[in-house]
Amino acid sequence: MELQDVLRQRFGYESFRPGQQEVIEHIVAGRDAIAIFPTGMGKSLCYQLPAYLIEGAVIVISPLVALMEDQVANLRKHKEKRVVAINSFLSKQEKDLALSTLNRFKFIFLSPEMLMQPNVQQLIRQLHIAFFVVDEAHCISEWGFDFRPDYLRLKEIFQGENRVPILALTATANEKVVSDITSYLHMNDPYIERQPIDRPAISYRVLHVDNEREKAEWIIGRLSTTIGPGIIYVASRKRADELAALIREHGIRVASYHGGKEQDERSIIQEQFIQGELDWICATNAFGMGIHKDDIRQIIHEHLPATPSAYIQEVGRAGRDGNKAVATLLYCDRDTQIVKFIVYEDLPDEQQIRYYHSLIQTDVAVELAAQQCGLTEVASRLLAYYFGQFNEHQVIRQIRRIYEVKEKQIAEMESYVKSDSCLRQQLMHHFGEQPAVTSTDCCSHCGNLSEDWLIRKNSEEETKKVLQWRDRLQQLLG
DNA sequence: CGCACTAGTTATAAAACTAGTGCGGTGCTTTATT
Repeated sequence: MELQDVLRQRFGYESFRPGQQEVIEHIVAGRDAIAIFPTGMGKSLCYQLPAYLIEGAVIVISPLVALMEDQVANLRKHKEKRVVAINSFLSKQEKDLALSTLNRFKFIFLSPEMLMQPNVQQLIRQLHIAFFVVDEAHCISEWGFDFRPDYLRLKEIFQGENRVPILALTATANEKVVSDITSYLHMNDPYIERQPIDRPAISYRVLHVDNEREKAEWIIGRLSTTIGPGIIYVASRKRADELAALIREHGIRVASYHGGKEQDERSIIQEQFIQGELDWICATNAFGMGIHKDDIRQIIHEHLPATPSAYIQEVGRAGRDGNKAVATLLYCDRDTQIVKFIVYEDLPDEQQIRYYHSLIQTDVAVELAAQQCGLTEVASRLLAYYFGQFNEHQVIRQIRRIYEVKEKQIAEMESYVKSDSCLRQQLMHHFGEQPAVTSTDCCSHCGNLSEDWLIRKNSEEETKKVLQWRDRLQQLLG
């Protein structure tokens, strides 16, 4: 069969992984498809392979320039030279050159923002296209409404009678995300391939502490006595730097990672972690997408993630090799307030919306109006987008709706940390999935987790150091 | 919101209190002047 030939010859695989073939066949047959595969289960092949069975270019919409570059490198490795990523990495000249020779490429990578620029959109429309791919399609639902509104505008390019098929790829999508993807991409009865997201190898654990200091103590003790590699997720950039510095004092190979760092530095840190030169990464939620590392053993959360999906995605970076991994969520009562502040800060309230509207109607510049209303940069971009298509009453309703969704997600996370029932079951329930097998190492609510395998061999010596550290902390803080 | 921190206050002086302030994520884009 033709599919198998391409698989063997171009990609060097003997057989498909579960679900791949079905997705590819539907795309080749001209049907829209949504593929929900856990990371590392071969999502990319779902668009790379059919590209060679259908004439025309494949347009891949990707959320991160780093991810685009990654994919480009990956395709070049498979001896495909007709690849281009159009993004801000390119100089004006390079960009113009790429745009004027678009029909030479088989794979064209773009961000939603780039695709929505009128001149780019026009050029894409003139191309002979095989199909569209929306990579990390959960971004539509997770970023579109309140962070990157161009994700909601993608459908503008997907209109027309005989349009080519669209393939949406993601690792995590519950009912709501699937329905957002379907409607915001104008998909037509998409074929949905869903591989289970439950990873039996991961044990879940929630640990209540009284304050920030106890969290730091626990983390330091943990890192000194147990094995990595691992990721520690924290709430702020400043905290990521601070905690990394604190951990480094104990001779642990750690680096911090967040959106405030230069792109170069971020790639270096990521690479060092993947290569095993760093054992731990102390990061904000910026760290994760596009990390291909199989042997992550621990994920520690020092803060409360804002949504169950975010938590599942962050935790799902562990144990991809199928060996045991542990996810620990540290919680203290204040954490709910912190996450609420961060999430709500970028959402304008009703008063701000009305004031903003009154100002822009009197020809005040948009930037000035936003400033007058005390809007954050994100908030002002959102209002610009929503006022572009709705009246004041509708905008207020839209924003209120976003607020309600966020509120509900935080409440879900709060109930997760406060419940007594099985943690795995709660998380899977969010995705409409039943856990496959309940192992003895399921979660801290299902029984005693055996974490012996985590203990580092030379940990006795380390334990002494930790005790010394505790003494020092006592002295410092009284 | 609520904690951590700083500066100012008190008035034998020193340590202890109070009031005020700052902080808190995710990324695309851009191309003109230091």
